[in-house]
Formats: sequence, structure tokens, C-alpha cells
Amino acid sequence: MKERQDLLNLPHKTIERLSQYRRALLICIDNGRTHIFSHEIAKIQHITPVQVRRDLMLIGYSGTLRKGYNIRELIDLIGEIIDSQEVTNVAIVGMGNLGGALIKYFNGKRHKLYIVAGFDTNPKKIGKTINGIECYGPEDMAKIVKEKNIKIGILTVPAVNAIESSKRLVDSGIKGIVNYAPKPIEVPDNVYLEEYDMVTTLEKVAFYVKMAEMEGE
Amino acid sequence: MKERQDLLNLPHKTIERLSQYRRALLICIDNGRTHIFSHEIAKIQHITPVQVRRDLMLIGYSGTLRKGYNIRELIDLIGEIIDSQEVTNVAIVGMGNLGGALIKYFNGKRHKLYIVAGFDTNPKKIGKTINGIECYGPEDMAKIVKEKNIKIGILTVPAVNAIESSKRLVDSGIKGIVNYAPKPIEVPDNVYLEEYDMVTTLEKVAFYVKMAEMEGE
DNA sequence: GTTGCATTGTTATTTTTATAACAAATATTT
DNA sequence: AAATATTTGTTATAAAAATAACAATGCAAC
Ligand SMILES: NC(=O)c1ccc[n+]([C@@H]2O[C@H](COP(=O)([O-])OP(=O)(O)OC[C@H]3O[C@@H](n4cnc5c(N)ncnc54)[C@H](O)[C@@H]3O)[C@@H](O)[C@H]2O)c1
Ligand SMILES: NC(=O)c1ccc[n+]([C@@H]2O[C@H](COP(=O)([O-])OP(=O)(O)OC[C@H]3O[C@@H](n4cnc5c(N)ncnc54)[C@H](O)[C@@H]3O)[C@@H](O)[C@H]2O)c1
Repeated sequence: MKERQDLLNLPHKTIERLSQYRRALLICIDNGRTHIFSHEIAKIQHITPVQVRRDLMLIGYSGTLRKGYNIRELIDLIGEIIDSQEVTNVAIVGMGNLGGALIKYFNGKRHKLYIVAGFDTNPKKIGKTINGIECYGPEDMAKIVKEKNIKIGILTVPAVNAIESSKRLVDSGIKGIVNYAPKPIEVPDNVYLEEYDMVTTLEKVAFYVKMAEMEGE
Repeated sequence: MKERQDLLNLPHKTIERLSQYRRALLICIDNGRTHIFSHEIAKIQHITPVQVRRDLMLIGYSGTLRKGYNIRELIDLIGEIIDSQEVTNVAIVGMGNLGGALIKYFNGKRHKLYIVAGFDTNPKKIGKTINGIECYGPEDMAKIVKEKNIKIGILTVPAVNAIESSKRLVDSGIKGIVNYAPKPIEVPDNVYLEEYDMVTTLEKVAFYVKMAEMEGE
């Protein structure tokens, strides 16, 4: 389970769940527990115990029969898998309402991930700080990304600016992007992209709520 | 394609894409286009033309050979499928940074979805408005949900308060929840739930960025 | 009008993910 | 010490989603 290819073969959903298991396990450790059963993890995450055991099998972690999993060991192993050795630096592009909320919220939440810079085109924002994070103009992006060793960009610009901003991020040497603008962007193969569309999520929920209400009509 | 069961059999991912196709198509209409090819939609969404055609086949919409799809008709059909006839009202629970950003952002974006109320436990926020949306105390939730005919709740409270807040939403008669707190919640079968965890997303991106960097090591 | 070709619509296959089935191990009870 | 219950770990199956393959249609060029 130390081999790069093995890690890349892990299902993407397993990677997501590992992050979530760890967060739950950190709370358990704080509560003084040392071991935990698969069905307890499953209960916290509202998934099945089988799913939990399967994920742990995939990362090659073994528990003890009738005693469960050693929480500390598991936290550490998940860290070895998903964290990088060094801190990973992140930038916010678009220091508006959502970008600002993320900055205020995020730092301190994760050990190995920090938001270290913001970018905005609005001259009123450039040079200002939010929660100690300075905002730069987009023309400085390449320089700042290099200086601060920024690897990931979070896009929170208006939809019409998403494509130009993503290009600038890529040109600046960023290696991963999370796009919250409701406009699909395109990145080269060597950049990892996640997109999330809150409006679509809400429309989807509204659809299934409508369907539930139509029941028996 | 008018039958309830047919709509429920649509893949969840197709429902999501329909929402996104529509948003893209509305922009095309504004640009004066009347027809569009599957490969053009695909280009905008960065997916394959086959995926587009398959989705449209599933909703029973036919284009014209060598002419493509009638944009207006398609927008209307997607509306018939995913929108409810009446407006669907939404509440924000937790009027903090993220909840506030959502309120400022969302209204006006969609024709049939409106945020009409907020809830918060902080006495300083209760009675105030953000963008014209009033904030109420949680004790008024059942009353307000009924009065304002609110169907969906967006949870933006701290993780430790997520479970109690979700219970209150359910007890108040809400039918759908979007949970942005990084804490899984549980809802009865008759309530539709979507959870999204931004921290997990960022950790996932960081993982794949790390993997890409390890290449050839 | 025949040929070529772009485009749709449908079925088949593959890939990804989740669920289920069950064997193995070990503590507890009788 | 045998039987039972609990829990892990693995393999097998099913479900969901994406991709590929290809037939059908009808315009355009010749
Ligand atoms: N606010 C939310 O809750 C929310 C929810 C879902 C999606 N979104 C999406 O997130 C994005 C931002 O939303 P918001 O509400 O924060 O908007 P906002 O207007 O408050 O912030 C956008 C910021 O981006 C800056 N900007 C514009 N062009 C830029 C560029 N080329 N480079 C850098 N910065 C640029 C603007 O100056 C502004 O400060 C939008 O695409 C929106 O659709 C927001
Ligand atoms: N801010 C972000 O960008 C961001 C990103 C990802 C996830 N989140 C999640 O969204 C949630 C909110 O984040 P935030 O940054 O807006 O936090 P925040 O502290 O700014 O806002 C939380 C709000 O919830 C209110 N609240 C607390 N308990 C409540 C209850 N029981 N009922 C109603 N309201 C209650 C608080 O008074 C506060 O106003 C958190 O769970 C956070 O993890 C936020």
C-alpha cells in the first residue's frame, strides 16, 4: 500500500471517505477512545459497515478481531495516504462573498492544507487582507504562486470570468483547481479538476422533492 | 416521459446535467441562436456528445437530423421535467459567512427557486435581514416553514450543530435538505438529502496533486 | 439520382461503485 | 471443550454510470 500505483487505483470515492473517516476518528480520539468497530464508523458516516471494511481493506489496514480498529494507527495511515509530506498551499481566486467565507472558515481546519493568498481584479480589494490573507491582482499570480509554492486554486469568481481565471491559474503553474463558479472549465491533463455547482445541487433537490410530492397523484 | 415513474428512473447524474444544459442553453438563446448540435452542448459542458444525446434520449427529446436540437423547446422540456409548477421556497439555517454568501448570491439566479427565510440561534442576527431575507430564531421554524411554504433547507451551521438543526428542519416539515456542514446527518425516507463537504473536496484534490507530483519518483 | 457524410438515436459493452454473501478468527457462554 | 455470537477480511454479485459501437436518416455535392 505504499506503491504509487496502488494508491492511484483506489476508487475516488474511497479517497473521499478516507478524508471523512479521519475527521470522525479525530473526534473519537479527543473523546478518549482507542479502538473502534466498523459498524461504529459506519453509524457516524451513515454508510454500511461493509463499505467501511472494504475501504480499509483497500488501503491494507487490518483491525483486530472483536476489538476493532486502532484509531490512532488508522488516522496516521490515512494521513500517510492522502496528505503530502509538506504543507500544501492553496489560493482563492475571487475574494467575494464565497471566497471570503472560505478564507474565514478554512485555515486551521486541516493540518496540511492552508490558504495562503487571494486574487481579485477589484482594485479596492487588492492589497487588503482577509483574516491575514493578502489579496493580489491577477497580474501577480504567476509570481506569487511561485514565491508561495501554491499548488491548488479555488475558483470563486463570477461565471463569466471562470474560464479566463482558470487559464491564468494553469499558466501560473497551479496543479489542482476546485471550481465553484457555475461554468465548466477545461484544464490540461496534468491539472486535477473538481467542479461543484451549488445551483445544480439545489435544483436536483427541488426535483426529488417535487417527485415525492407527486406521489399518488 | 410525462409519467412520474419514468422521471424517477432517470439517472441522478442526468438530472444534474439537465440543470446544467439548461443554464448553458439559456445563454445560447440570449445570443440569438435557435438550434444547437449535441457536440456543441458537449463542448460547453466538457463532456462527450454521446453523453448529451443519451441524456436527451432518456428524456424523450428528439432533435432534427443535421439541424440539431431546438434550444427553446429543449429549455422548456427541461423545465417541465425538473421544475415544479409553483415556486419552491428555500430556507438557510445558519446565517453565518456561508449562509450569508448564499443569500446574497442566489436569489434571482433561478426562476422557480427562492430563498425566503433564514434561521440562526445568535440573538444578534434574529430579526435582522440580509438582502431583504429575514432571520428568525429556530423556535419559530415550524411556524415560518408552514407560513412561507418552505420545502427545502440549506444547512450552513457549525458541524456540532448540524444534527440538532437537521432534526428541527425535519420536524418543521421540510422535504429536502442540502447539508454543507462537514458532519453527516440522517433524515427519514421521505426527506431528500444531499451532502457536500468542501474540506473533503480540497483534501481529495490535494491527494491527486501529490500523486501527480510523485510521478516517476 | 447516386454517393458521401454529418448527425441523431439506440443498443451493447465497459468501468466504477456499492451491496451482499460468506469464510475465518476469537472471545464468551454453557 | 463445545457451541454461540461477534467481528473482520475477501470474494462474488448487482447497480449505476459512462463509453463505445453502429444503424438510420436525410442533406449536400457531384
Ligand atoms: N456566494 C455563494 O454562496 C455562491 C454559491 C454558489 C456559487 N457561487 C459562485 O461563486 C462565484 C463567486 O460568488 P460570490 O457570491 O462570491 O460573488 P462575488 O461577486 O461576491 O465575488 C466574486 C469576486 O470575484 C472577483 N473577480 C471578478 N473577476 C475576477 C477575475 N478575473 N480574477 C479574479 N477575481 C475576479 C470580483 O471582484 C469579486 O470580488 C460565482 O461564480 C458564483 O456563481 C457562489
Ligand atoms: N464558510 C465557508 O466557506 C464554509 C466552507 C465549507 C463548509 N462550511 C461549513 O458551513 C458551516 C457554516 O460555516 P460558516 O463559515 O458560515 O460559519 P459561521 O460561524 O460564520 O456561521 C454559522 C452560523 O450558524 C449559526 N448557528 C449555530 N448554531 C445554530 C443552530 N443550531 N441553528 C441555527 N443557526 C445556528 C451561528 O450563529 C452562525 O451565525 C460550517 O459547518 C462549515 O463547516 C463553511
